[in-house]
Amino acid sequence: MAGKNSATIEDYLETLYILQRDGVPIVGTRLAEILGVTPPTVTNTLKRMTRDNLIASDDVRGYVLTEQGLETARSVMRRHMLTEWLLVTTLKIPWSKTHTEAHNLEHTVSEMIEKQMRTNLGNPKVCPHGNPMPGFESIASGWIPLMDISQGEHVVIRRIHELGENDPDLMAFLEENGIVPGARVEVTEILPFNQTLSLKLKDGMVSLGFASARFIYVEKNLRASSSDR
Amino acid sequence: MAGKNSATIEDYLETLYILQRDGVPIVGTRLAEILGVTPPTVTNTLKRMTRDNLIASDDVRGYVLTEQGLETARSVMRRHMLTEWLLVTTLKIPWSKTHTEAHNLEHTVSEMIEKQMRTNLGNPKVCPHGNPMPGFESIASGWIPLMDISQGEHVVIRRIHELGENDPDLMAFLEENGIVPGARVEVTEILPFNQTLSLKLKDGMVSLGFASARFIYVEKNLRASSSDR
DNA sequence: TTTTCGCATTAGCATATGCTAATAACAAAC
DNA sequence: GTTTGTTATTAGCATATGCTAATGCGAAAA
Repeated sequence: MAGKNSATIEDYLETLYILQRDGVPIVGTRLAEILGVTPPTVTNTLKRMTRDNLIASDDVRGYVLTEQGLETARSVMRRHMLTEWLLVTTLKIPWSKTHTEAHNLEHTVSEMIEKQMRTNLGNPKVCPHGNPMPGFESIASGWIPLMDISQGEHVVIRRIHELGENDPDLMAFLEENGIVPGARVEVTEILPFNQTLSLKLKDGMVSLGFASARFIYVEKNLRASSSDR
Repeated sequence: MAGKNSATIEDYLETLYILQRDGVPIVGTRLAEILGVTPPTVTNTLKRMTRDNLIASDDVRGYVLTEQGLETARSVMRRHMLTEWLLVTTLKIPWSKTHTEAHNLEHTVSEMIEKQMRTNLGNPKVCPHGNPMPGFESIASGWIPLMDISQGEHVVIRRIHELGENDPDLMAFLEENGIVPGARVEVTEILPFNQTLSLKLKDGMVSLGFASARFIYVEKNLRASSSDR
């Protein structure tokens, strides 16, 4: 059923899935930026995807994934996230690099491999960066944007949003500084004029630009425990 | 160094590498058959590969891999074989299916992943089907074509040649019947008129067509042990 | 109202992969 | 020596992916 799409199409489906899931309107120019292509290319590709019944143009909501597109997108997301776990767990690839590597590999992961990964990796509900697998979105419902936390609050890092994972420098920076799911941090300072906030971690302080912080979600109420995978 | 070749080109390199390694003359039509494309497509692609310095047309020997082509081909072979081990060991993918799956995945395995696979899988010298990794060809030098074994001899299966791995039906048949590296068999009967030979395994008899047998290599002298991986 | 900005789309092109049909080239068989 | 069979190559086409340049277009700003 979800089988013969090119890597390009699967990349589009992934992005569309994330935007649609988050309720972000799907604007061609935005897609072009995220996917690293020019707007005419996006127009072109979206046209093919419409022809192939992966998306539909809704006059009100703009582009929408069709049932088929949604199903395939979910499949790609699962394969991506499971591959990330395989890389981080079995092959000890650094956490900050798994996204990029998995992004390349995901397109050639068969259903058989997906199934074996799932069972061998313990049915994870989130990816190594805390993003929920399709069908487990509710796990993230209690997590709050770090940007919404007030000075002085103690929180646990839960998630680096998919759109942040695309930046290898950001990911390396976060890993280096221990800003990874499960880390306990205190927001010690917020400087709006400076567009930064300061985090106190067990190993020291980090100044985080809003540009980075906006991808991070945290858990506030430490008593309400949430399974990590 | 070995970085930006398409999956198509890597497939060609793999095949060329195997043929060249085995001293088989490189004939376009043959490539077309193995790669599942038409001869004009082969002409076309080989032209691009020549342009890109991966192969050279030697008037005497026909096509030859250049230094660069050889290096890339070796890299693809390593990634392919390591991926097979990962699939069979970590993900428990059936032995007969790992070739096909790895063939899809190999093209997006980075050097980092290759390195991690190698160390985490114990530096294998052969693939799960017994084919030597580039640089370890000598391990296979004592292995003899099953076709050269006489009736009544007892041998150990060591290798299913790469060109046989392309046939999923053959591989499934071999796995089902326990004709895998390490298996001890006796050649009980050879019927040239019938183009078959019979093998006695610990679990029973198998009639193997010459078409299948020609891909199988065995070890005769059981005293001279050889490491299995 | 006119200009400007952001976004979408068209037109025109390029490359890698493939295909079919036709032709060339050459060796082996008759 | 002509036929037959195998192989290689050309010509002509198609599709997916991308790009740049130019155009269209609606909303916001001046």
